[in-house]
Amino acid sequence: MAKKPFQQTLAYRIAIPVPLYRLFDYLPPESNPNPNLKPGTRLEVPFGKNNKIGYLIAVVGDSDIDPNKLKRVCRIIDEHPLLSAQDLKLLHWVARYYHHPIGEVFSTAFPVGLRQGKAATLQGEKCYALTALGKTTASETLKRSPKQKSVLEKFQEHSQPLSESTLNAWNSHWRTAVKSLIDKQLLTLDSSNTLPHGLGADDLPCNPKQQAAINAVSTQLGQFAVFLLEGVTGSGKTEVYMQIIRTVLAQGLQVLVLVPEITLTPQLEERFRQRFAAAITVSHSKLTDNQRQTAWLQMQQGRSAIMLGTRSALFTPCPNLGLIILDEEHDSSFKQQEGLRFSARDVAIVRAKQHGIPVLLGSATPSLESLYNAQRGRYQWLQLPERAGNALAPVLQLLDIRNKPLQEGLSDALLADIEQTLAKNEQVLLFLNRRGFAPTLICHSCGWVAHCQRCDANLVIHAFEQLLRCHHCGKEQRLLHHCPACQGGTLTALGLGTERVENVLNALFPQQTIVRLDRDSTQRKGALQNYLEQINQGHADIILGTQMLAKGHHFANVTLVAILDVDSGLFSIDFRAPEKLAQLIVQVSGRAGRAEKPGRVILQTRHPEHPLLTTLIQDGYQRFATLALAERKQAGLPPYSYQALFRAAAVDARLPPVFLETVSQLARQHLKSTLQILGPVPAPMSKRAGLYHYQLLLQSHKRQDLQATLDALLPAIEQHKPSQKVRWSLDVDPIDLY
DNA sequence: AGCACGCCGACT
DNA sequence: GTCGGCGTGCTC
Repeated sequence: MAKKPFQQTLAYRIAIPVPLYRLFDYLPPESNPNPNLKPGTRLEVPFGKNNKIGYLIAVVGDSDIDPNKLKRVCRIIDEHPLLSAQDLKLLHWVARYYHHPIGEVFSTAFPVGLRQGKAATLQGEKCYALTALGKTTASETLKRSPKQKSVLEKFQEHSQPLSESTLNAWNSHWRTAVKSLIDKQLLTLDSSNTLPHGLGADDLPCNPKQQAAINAVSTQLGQFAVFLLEGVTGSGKTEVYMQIIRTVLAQGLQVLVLVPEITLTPQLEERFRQRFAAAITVSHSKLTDNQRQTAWLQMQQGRSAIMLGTRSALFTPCPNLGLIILDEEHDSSFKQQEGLRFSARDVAIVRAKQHGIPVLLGSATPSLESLYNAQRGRYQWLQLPERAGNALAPVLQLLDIRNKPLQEGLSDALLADIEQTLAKNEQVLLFLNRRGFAPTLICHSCGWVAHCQRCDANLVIHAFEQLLRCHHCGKEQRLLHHCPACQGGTLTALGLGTERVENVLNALFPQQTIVRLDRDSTQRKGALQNYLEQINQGHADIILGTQMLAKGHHFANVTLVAILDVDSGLFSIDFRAPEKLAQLIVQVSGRAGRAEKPGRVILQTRHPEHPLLTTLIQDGYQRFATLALAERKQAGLPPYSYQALFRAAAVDARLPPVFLETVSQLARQHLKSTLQILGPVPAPMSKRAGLYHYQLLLQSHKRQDLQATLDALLPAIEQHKPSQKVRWSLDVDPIDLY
């Protein structure tokens, strides 16, 4: 069947961003048929009816395609390839491992503008530097112009050229002052293209454990190694990162620092900027496409030494990469959940291996996968068991609420604790992982329940907005007051949401300020930031919120934390639910007692003897993790096995199981003995936004067997015609089976 | 993914 | 008699 190659046709083999598992050959442009064009160069090509931006994979001498059918490249966009050989190698690995179309993999590695073919030129961000005169001039001589004085002091503190973005982050009104200082010949426009080392503020003192961690990584720079830095909240992980980064920068190398979206706050950014001045570039979803492209290019051109960014920053080309740091490595936001479903943590490790550099994973509550690797000695395990300074660890306590009266989920014992804490002028943080007023609207007479038409879910009551809202598809309707089923019935709100708890708190503590932090209250731009400032300035007594409170935000005066309903996490069908709950409890606990004041953490539960809770509270996260790993081993679940999940969805409920049954049969044809096929089964909450979701799980304790099956399976699925009727996707190493 | 081509129902 | 529904097929 193999076609004879056509002779002697110089062709460019190009990856096009379409969901197809193949490459496309083109003739070089007539004007410039460069046979030495380098892979990683962007090209514009005619594709079907339109033009598309593609990525050169190889120049070949013999195409499998009839030369008469070959179209010609319209233009070569880049003079030099934007990706290095190492970058290309990583993207090829990603495409192969995640079984994702290569053109789409390339596409996700580039910022939006470059995907669309925009020129890869850096709109030269201006840098300013002190002149010799500026270095020696005492800022006091400018005391009559305080703006200029503070700008001069800023430069003298950093003793480094400062970029526009650094100055913007510091103070939005710097331009006129800088202009005046240039006129006075104290500052000058800095055009040096050297990699800024950005040595700003001094290192902070470290305890011996921190120092040991710093030394362990610093002595292994220049070789591949994975470090798991397990440090309780407040143990000073960030300081460890920064001192290692300083060493890497001193060698003239670059550093990638990846954090979950929610952790990349202006405070963290400012902390890095103070320490590393001009050297740092930031990239996250709140920036504009242009800002992200600038950040990408600054790193790619070696003009910046540190990239502080979220998941997608992982693919930023770095000509001199020396270290990758991934903070809060257990965080599920490192897994992309649509399109190319990659794990930034796992790909970071592959990238580090390919570069021959270390990668540092940090967490207070490492994932079971990483702990397993640390226990097996594949990762070097660094521990910071002590809180920095003299901060005391919080005390965790289970509060049995069986048969106890509750006021909107608050027990009398908890209310008494809240009162005592408020009386001492300390803050209280309450955690409830459900937004809205109540999750169910039920008819008291006939039992009718408000249900989403498009999903297998109840509508959530949002009393303040007078809405019923589906938290799965976003559909909204006006809040009903009369039962539509039996007409006369009284409608009752069942269950608890943050809004409802806020109401009762306002009634019980009318003199206190209550701040509610959830997706609804923080939608407005900058709202979260304002609330956080309000809290930290002490203008809040009780803070009530969802998941979003668990990470990153430090509340120094909070001494009492309560999780109102810990039980909802105890009985889930998801085998990772216990791990997630334990991580959540520990992370939430980290919000308490950060200063000298000891913190208390109360978990309201109807299952005070549940082994997950008792183990976690009496013996800590590590002991919990050891037991949880033993259970995973017993059940043959990850990390003791490898999984790949096919998902399929369609408006017609009959189609997805039929499609997945075909996938299952195709998989059976390539069956390795270790491979298990589970399903197809309806996904949890099968109907979502009007689509019926099903899934098929492939599992094996040998990664190669799973990969070999997928290798054979995907081309077969692509050939299979009816598969085009369903939306399907493949998730290698899924983290939730949802 | 787009975007054509291609045959069967309600309309200027 | 046409406009347009989305089924099917292709993209070098």
